[in-house]
Amino acid sequence: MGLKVYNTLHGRKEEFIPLTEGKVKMYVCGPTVYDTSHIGHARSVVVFDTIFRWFEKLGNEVTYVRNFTDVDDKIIKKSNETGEDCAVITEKYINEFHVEMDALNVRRPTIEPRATGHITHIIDFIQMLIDKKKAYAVDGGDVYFSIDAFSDYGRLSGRNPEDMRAGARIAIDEKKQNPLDFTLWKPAKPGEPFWESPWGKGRPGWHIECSAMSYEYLGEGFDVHGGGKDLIFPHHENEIAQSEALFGRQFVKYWIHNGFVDINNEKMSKSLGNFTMIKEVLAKYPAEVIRMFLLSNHYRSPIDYSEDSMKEVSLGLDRVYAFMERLDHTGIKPCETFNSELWEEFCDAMNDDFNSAKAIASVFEAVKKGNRLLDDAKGIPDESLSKELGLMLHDIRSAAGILGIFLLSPSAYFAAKKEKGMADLVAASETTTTDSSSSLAAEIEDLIRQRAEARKAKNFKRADEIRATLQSMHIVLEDGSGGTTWRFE
RNA sequence: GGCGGCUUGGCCAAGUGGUAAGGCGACGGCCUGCAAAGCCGUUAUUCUCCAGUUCAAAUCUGGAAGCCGCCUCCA
Repeated sequence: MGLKVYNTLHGRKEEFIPLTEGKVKMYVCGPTVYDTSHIGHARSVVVFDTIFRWFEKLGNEVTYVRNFTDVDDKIIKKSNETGEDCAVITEKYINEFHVEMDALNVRRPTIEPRATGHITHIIDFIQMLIDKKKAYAVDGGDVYFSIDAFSDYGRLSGRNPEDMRAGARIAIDEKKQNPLDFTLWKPAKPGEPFWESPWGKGRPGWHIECSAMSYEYLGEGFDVHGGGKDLIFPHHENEIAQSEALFGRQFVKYWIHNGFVDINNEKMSKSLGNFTMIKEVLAKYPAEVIRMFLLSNHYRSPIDYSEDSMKEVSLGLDRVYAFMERLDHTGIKPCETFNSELWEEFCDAMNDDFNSAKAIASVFEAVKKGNRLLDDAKGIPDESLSKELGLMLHDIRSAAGILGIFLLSPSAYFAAKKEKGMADLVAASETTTTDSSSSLAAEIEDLIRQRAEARKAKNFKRADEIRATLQSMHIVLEDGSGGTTWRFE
């Protein structure tokens, strides 16, 4: 089965056929770098990162462009407030963005162009639009795109320019020929950053950078353009207008838009004060849990961030790693002879409009099946079972490469969890004696030793007391054939 | 006002015509000194409601109710 993609342009799933076989060109709108990124940015980036990986896995050579908007009114506002130069501000938030995305195991796009690095291209683009009578400059140095010169305006967002003109929310601007005309170039006020242009000192409008930069790196038309749902109108609608008005051909074949992240079932908003930043979330949960959470719903559906949902994802992650650890202890090695049922299901899910939620479910199904097989074999698999489990492990690893989760060795995963639990425990103990992690670990090990002795002496009362003591420290004991192990719950 | 979306078990959530994935939780069982983990079974004769199309609908059509998003910067 081939890949199917939901195309916002037509409102339905379509078979994915790139313009050039074996090559996929995609452009995704990146952040405006005037502030710290929030969990919603993370979703968009993680979703498209996964899509990028899947295109590659299907054998395509992918050119992935994700821009930084580094010239914008909000940046200027921030600069005026802080006294910092715009370039200092944008550099700071670009670095921050990279650090956070690296933590979320997001691969860098092929190219990450910045608007300020492409002013010449932008000016050329605008000039071509003016030459084609698709845009006009007015006194004062503004340049506008003329909606009336592009008959298809409104197609992507399903809007009718007539209706919108009637809407009360469009500000009337006397300089515009049509109130819906949008800015391509705006003149600089004193103190604002500017570039020289045929229309005087000024800076580009928001939409034009994406048309100009995508043209620069991907050409007049390309395969995929993505971004958050909120960008459909006006941003992407305007990009289409600019690019198609100029080149007279289809700009983008497939438009892909991701849904929002809600916080406790509410939209993130300034008035609610619930903007949840990536760095806050990273401080609270392992990056892998966050990434898995972001992929646990279909990318077009809203997803709700809450303590409960994060906890649930975390437990699910434990389950997968516990299985891999079990395979490890049984001496199973990944083996790669042919693909298993898991891999087929995983591919079907990903091919169905990048259904990562379903893809993750296929991993859980394999885990259950694998556990059952191991139980049936009393933990001692014969050769054919070892092979089957090895295959399963191999396919979980393959899925991990796409999803960007389940990539750690189980021992590293559980070691990190222990370390975190230990740190929390030390931080929580308000005793005057400064408990360090190492002395705490020794204490735990000692209690476990005492319990082992008690059990040997059939003193189960004492053994259970020790278990209860550790339980109160959120430590769970597991008595296995090879002795007692412990973990944080 | 215009445009779009959503409503699936206690909770989260897949599922666009063929008879309800998966996770978390709960309960019962196996295992265990007792647990934990794992496994097995039970937890939706039914998918907000009403009507229609069809041999067949959670899935298509029409209507109702509730919720949400975009139309202004926003992932």
